[in-house]
Amino acid sequence: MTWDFAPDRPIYLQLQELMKLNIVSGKYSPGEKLASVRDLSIEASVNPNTMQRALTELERDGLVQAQRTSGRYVTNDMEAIRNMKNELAMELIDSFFSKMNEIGYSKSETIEIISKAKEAGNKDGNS
Amino acid sequence: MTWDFAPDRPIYLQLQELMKLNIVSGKYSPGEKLASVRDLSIEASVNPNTMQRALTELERDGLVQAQRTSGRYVTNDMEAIRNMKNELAMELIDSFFSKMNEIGYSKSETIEIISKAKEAGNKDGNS
Amino acid sequence: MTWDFAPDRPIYLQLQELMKLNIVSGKYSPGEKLASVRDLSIEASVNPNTMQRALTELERDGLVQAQRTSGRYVTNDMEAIRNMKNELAMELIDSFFSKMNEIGYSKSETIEIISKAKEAGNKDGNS
Amino acid sequence: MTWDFAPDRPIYLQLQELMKLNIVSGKYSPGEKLASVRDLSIEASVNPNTMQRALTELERDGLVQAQRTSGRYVTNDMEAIRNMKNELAMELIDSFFSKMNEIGYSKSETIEIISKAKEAGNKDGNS
DNA sequence: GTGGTCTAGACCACT
DNA sequence: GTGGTCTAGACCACG
Repeated sequence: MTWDFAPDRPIYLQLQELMKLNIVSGKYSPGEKLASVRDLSIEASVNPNTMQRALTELERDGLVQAQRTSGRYVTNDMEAIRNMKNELAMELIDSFFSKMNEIGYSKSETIEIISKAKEAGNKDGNS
Repeated sequence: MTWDFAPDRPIYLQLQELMKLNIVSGKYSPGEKLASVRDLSIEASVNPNTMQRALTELERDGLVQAQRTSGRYVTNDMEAIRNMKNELAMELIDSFFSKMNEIGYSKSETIEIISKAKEAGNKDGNS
Repeated sequence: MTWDFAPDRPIYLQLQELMKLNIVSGKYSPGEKLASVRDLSIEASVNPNTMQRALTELERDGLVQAQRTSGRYVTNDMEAIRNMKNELAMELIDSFFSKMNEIGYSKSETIEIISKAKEAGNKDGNS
Repeated sequence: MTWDFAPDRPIYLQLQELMKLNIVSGKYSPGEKLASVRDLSIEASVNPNTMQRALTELERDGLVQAQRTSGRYVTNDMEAIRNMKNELAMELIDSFFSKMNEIGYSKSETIEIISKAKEAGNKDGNS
């Protein structure tokens, strides 16, 4: 997870996405306190406003909660995190099936291929 | 399969990719005669040179063969097509596992989820 | 009915308003003896002068009466209380119609809607 | 509908609210083209960014749609407008019942009073 | 110190 | 010209 941004997509979206991944994958634990907007923005080398926008969007998603004066925290709502994780997974899966379909594999064929992937490269790291 | 191009990647690469998909997915049949570079370039609204380059690359991949005077044909080498299809599939699969890993699903978990996807939306189009 | 004040309006006005509500809604009974200015001010965490001013205004409204030496009492004049209650209600009602009008409901439409509200959430607390 | 703002609430929220009222009340017609961000911001004497934020929120509410280069338009989705209108009305109604309850009128009593308001002040303007 | 808001001014892509 | 994004820097309320 490097700290650089594609030039063709809004930075705040990429920030949002990265932090979303960190939360759903468990790198940020539920209830964990986040660094301040200012510190995070320095770390990512972006303007504080940009970082704030990303965090505001995450709040809207229910993954982060702001405590007026004491900082921001990853939500404690495990359910919300699970839901977001499922949602992200569904998007990846749909996209995957769609692309496989484009090169000529039906959904059932794709499932069959994947099922046989067990043996190969056992990089099975849990995040 | 629309006919427009992303502005941030070389068009010839995108053309090459699209035709590669058409071949491996069977939309272009083995041995089928392709339209002339000129006609193809018109159809895609690109410069003939750009189309030419895409086709040259496809020749290097062995998916297309030029018959000196009579035009270009999709290869008859079913094996080459199968290989290319497999190669593309492997790239998609690797990428898919990698992204799923980013949101916290191990390879085996991903396989399990996919296996259960059988029931949902049976858009099982055989290309 | 919480015991904290908006920082942007005079506290004595807010005190007055709160006590007015308590009287017209019946939480303070007609003829009931009020605590001393001193005690009331402590309870509300305000300066005694502020509380004094609120009570003075209530006297002018006729809702509270001072008995020279024995303290202040909620008025016995049921009529005065009823009038004040009606006046407050009329203000609320006018304001309500006005706001409904702003979002596009005429007075008669508003009445119609309200009339249908009977069924929903029967939080029908009698003061 | 004057063009000044309360100093105690974010301007962008007040802008959003005002435009929301204009849309649901029909002052802005469905499909109508809005002035540009810049012009609107000048009209309201606020920074363009502030106006843009308000409009962005309205887009999220589905009341406004941005056409990349040609400007912003009030949504054509009458259903969305109706829903927002209902939502706003429900908030007003709940708040109204709640305040009436504070001064001692139960829900049914309030409904009764309102129903009798027909005769008085016939300001029945449809916005 | 924290987050929240606002302004000012810039650059970009699109057409 | 339009909307979208980003930066820079300021002020405020809260505690």
